[in-house]
Amino acid sequence: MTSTPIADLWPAPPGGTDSRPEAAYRLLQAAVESFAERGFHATTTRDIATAAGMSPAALYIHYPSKAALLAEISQAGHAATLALVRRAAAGEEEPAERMRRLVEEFSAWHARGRMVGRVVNYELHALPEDAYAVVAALRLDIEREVSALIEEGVAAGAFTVSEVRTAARAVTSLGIDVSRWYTDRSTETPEELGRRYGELVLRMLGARV
Amino acid sequence: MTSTPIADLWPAPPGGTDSRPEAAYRLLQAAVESFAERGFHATTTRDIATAAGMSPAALYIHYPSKAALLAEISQAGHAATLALVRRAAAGEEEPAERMRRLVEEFSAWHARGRMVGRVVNYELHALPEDAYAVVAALRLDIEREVSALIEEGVAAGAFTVSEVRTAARAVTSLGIDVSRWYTDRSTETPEELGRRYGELVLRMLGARV
DNA sequence: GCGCTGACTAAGCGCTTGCTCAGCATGGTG
DNA sequence: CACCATGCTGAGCAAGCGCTTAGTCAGCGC
Repeated sequence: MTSTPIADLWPAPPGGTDSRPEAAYRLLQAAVESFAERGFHATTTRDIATAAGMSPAALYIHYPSKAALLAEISQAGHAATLALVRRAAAGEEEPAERMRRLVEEFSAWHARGRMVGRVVNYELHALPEDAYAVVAALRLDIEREVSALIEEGVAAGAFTVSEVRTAARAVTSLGIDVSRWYTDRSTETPEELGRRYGELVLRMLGARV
Repeated sequence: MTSTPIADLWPAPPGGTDSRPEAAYRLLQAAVESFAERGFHATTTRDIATAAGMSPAALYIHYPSKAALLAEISQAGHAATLALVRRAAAGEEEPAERMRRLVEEFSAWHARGRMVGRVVNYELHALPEDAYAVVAALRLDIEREVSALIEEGVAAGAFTVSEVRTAARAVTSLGIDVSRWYTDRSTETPEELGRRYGELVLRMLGARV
């Protein structure tokens, strides 16, 4: 149940003697896996601390609360996803080619990082209000980025869609839902899945084949 | 936050003097809404009982446990969804037409019954093991039904897909995820959404336009 | 040696949880 | 009337929760 974890979201802990960030990193990792598998409310601080190899009290030296752990995971995860989407949408190629890459990477990310993906997409309701506000803004940005790319493609005559918002919903929806159903036992690699989903989405948007 | 609730999943309570099933129905309704909004583990038996207009102890006259409430909701919800899918897939029309209706109704159902949909799709991990086994079988049946219809369409030359399993995943995925994002404030009606998603899916499957 | 710091633990506090139980009002039946 | 089943409540129990507190101990500058 590992998946590729938060290694690409947080800087790797330094190999040096400094043990502070390494312990905090272990807690984050343990929290991601517990929250993803059992959900925030079914996870106890004892679960997280034990999985990180320390006593329950040690958690509070690195994070002020269980909710703060969730907030950090959710914000970093959303920020990474938005960055991925922006990178793909801002390329130099034709809109269709950029959309293909966007869907490929978005889907593969949700397969590879399904643990983070589950926390990011399905534990929103457990966020403290202020953290939720930050995250909601990031989600809006992601959707806007996808909508803008579709609109650009429609204007260029590369896509044919009747409702841009609905189409954008469908595109992000497909990717997000990957984190729900993808498992270790899936025979498709994240990259294969990305390529196939890229094809499906281009057809969905009425792109020339 | 009501959505169309479980009225189509359980027989309506008799209007007569008999209050037993009516009270159990109120509990189910309250449980669906609490589980959907806060999640199973964040919902207390006091929440459910209070929302149903009774004391916490009264819950246990109608259901043996909190988990039994979840199990009933999940099993009935899955059974209703499978029935919907079977009805659409078993028609007399061409595969493409049946697929259009399947997606239309599947998507509209997940928008209209998003509360039940959320419990059904996102609270699986909280199910007791035996109830989970039942539900997992129903989910497999749903996916098989969709796969079979795609295969039929491919054989008839109506669809063009490279990987049937991946395409089937995408079709069900789109519908399931509706229950995550659809809200009271959505401007699309469930029926509009269904029609648009039906179009998108047909294009995705390479059906003749 | 000394004093200090920072990561950590054992113990446990106050509170909430799922669930139980004795008892009460109601109403149909002899 | 007595009898009892039914649907429910008020009070509360044992267990588990997030988080705190007091204290231990290795490492380090002096």
